[in-house]
Amino acid sequence: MSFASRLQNATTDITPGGGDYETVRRVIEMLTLDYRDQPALETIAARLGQSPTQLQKTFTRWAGLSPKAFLQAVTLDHAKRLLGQDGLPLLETALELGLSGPGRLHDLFVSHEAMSPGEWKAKGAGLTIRHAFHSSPFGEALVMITDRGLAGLGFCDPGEENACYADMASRWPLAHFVEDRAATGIYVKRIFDPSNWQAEQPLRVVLIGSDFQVRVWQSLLQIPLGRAVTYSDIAQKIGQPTASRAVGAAVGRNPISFVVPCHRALGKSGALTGYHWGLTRKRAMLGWEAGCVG
DNA sequence: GGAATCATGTGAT
DNA sequence: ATCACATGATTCC
Repeated sequence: MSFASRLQNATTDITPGGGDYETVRRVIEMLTLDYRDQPALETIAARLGQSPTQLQKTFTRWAGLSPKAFLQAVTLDHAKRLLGQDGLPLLETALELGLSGPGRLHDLFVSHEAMSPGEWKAKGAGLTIRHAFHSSPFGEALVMITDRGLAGLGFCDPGEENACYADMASRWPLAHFVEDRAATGIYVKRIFDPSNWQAEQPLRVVLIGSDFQVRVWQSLLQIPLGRAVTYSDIAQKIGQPTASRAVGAAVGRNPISFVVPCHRALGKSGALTGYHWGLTRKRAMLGWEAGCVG
């Protein structure tokens, strides 16, 4: 199966109520809980009240990945491999690949611009932000856009929408918020539907944050698919080698999850260390991407 | 392998 | 000023 058709399949559950991610989420949680005694596929399926065949089908639809391959993709070993082939060059290989040209997420090219420092300090005053929730391969996705491009993308599980919205909206407290499902829907199609990739201009993204944060987010955009970097790598890259912890904080404040691939930032040990929208979702994104590079 | 401890930069209060 | 962090290295078990 080709990359594109895999993702085509992966996005069939974008339709409302499509619940593949719910299954994936529960599998990851089981694995994380019982990581000591690696549960067999049969055990996991049984606990979900499903047959291994059903589980197989779900994973193939979701990421073009067998459950077994997915299980492997969420281990510490795999994470270490993402950081650098056998620990050789990480900063150089991973970041250099992305250094030229615009950032990209999979095959979707992303052009980014930063708001001026003044606009950031204004906390969104005078800015109109249109927003809505949509189903996505990683749960419910809250999309926020300005007339200059995508400004926010957050995720949550069904039922948590209010908290998710409050979280996102508080980042630009003085902005004017308008629900606009049609407008955000266009972006959702662009982001999660590969058939809309590279057809038009790059996806426009607008980074609203402090100078330091924007520099961190821009370096995230340079991490290629199937690679990962450490927080200290990014610190090096932006010329502040001792600021790895500050980098972590800035990564955590990334307002455009997934499109700005903050899930590709890991701890030096390969540990996932954290994710604003839940470690389970970070694992899911990395596992899903493993299916893309196969 | 952890757990405790320290140095560390940024952003919010 | 002070505090909370999606860190990392070191030093103990």
